Amino acid sequence: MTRRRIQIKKIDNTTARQVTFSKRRRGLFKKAFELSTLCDAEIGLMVFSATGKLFEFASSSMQQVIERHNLHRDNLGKMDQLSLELQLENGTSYAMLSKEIEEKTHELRKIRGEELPGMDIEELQKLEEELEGERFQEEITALQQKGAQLMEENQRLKQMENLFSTQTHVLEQGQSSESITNLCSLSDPQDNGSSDISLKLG
Amino acid sequence: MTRRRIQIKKIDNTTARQVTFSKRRRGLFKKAFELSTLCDAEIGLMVFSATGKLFEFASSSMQQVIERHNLHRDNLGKMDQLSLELQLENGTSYAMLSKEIEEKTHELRKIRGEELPGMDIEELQKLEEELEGERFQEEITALQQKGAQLMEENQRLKQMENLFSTQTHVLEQGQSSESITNLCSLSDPQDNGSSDISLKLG
DNA sequence: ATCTATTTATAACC
DNA sequence: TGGTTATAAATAGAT
Repeated sequence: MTRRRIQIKKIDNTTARQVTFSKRRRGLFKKAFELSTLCDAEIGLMVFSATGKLFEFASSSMQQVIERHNLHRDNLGKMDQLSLELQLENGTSYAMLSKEIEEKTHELRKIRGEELPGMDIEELQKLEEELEGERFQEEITALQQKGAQLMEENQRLKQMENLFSTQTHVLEQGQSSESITNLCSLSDPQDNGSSDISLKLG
Repeated sequence: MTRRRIQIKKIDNTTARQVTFSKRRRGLFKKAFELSTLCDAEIGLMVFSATGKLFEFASSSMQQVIERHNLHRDNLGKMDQLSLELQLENGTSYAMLSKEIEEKTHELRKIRGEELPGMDIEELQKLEEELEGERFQEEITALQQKGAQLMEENQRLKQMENLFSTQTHVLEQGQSSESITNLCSLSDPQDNGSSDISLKLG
């Protein structure tokens, strides 16, 4: 699409194919992110490379998107079976039917063992045991520590965002991401994710 | 991106948003198709419009892609990156405690339908009810919610890193950013709760 | 990994 | 929706 237009068919040369995969994958994920953001759409994108590596993006979480997809599929299937009745009957709300269908679908999947085998009950029992126990204070302390760690990581990640957005600018002038990244001994404390650039590099 | 560059944030005007959705959706699907064809990648793409309509593309079949994704998920018995850090950095006892909390947080998220929506919600709620009356429960719940929020945000942030990082092989699978993160020393972990992120894309 | 000549994608209008 | 056009982005080929 640039130096020369290419045919959309499998690229024979392995190296070229991998390079193209990397480049286009990044583009695709960026586009997916932009669409979900701009248009408030829920998006799930799964990409398996030819070598089997998984790359994924989800505007919410992949499990959530998959579940929603399954619901759609199941509901449509039911609709096919009952379409006339459903469409003509106002008595039963669609919402209630959907709920019912969802429940039954769920039961079915359980029976067919399509969900993580045995996980649910096992984990439930485990949860129960844990919750029945004591040590609440211990938990609170631990949770506070956990929260602090998470906040710390959040902080780090936010700063990474600033870094990346800054990189984009700087990179256009020819620096490598590595050299810039390594300069990241920051001190800029104020997190304002909304400002364009909050780190001065170079 | 054309007559004028736009910010990547939700488009306010409903009409404009729908127009953009249609146009960009086409572009996204085209790119997905091209990537799967050119590079022999297996791709699944699910898009729910703001109005709930489903659009999907799969190089094979969506069910197949989802199953492959689930396999990946199960095989990689992955622990949260943060817990891993804690285990490595701290003493065993704290590490174990962290692991326990990790699991509970995990369960809690399930309860809220954030991970496996529709799963035994009633049973879990019942469990929760049993705990009522415990004086610390309230505090624990609050902390867990806070933790869940932070983890969600973390996930979001990591995902964005994936979009921009050139070190995808390190960052993929949400394993997070150790190589990059470690290059950054951070500052005050104040978190106002909701981060207002505005990224410069492209 | 970077550069850049081209092809694509697309925002603003109709 | 479905075109047109001026620009912004993506990217194939080369380095």
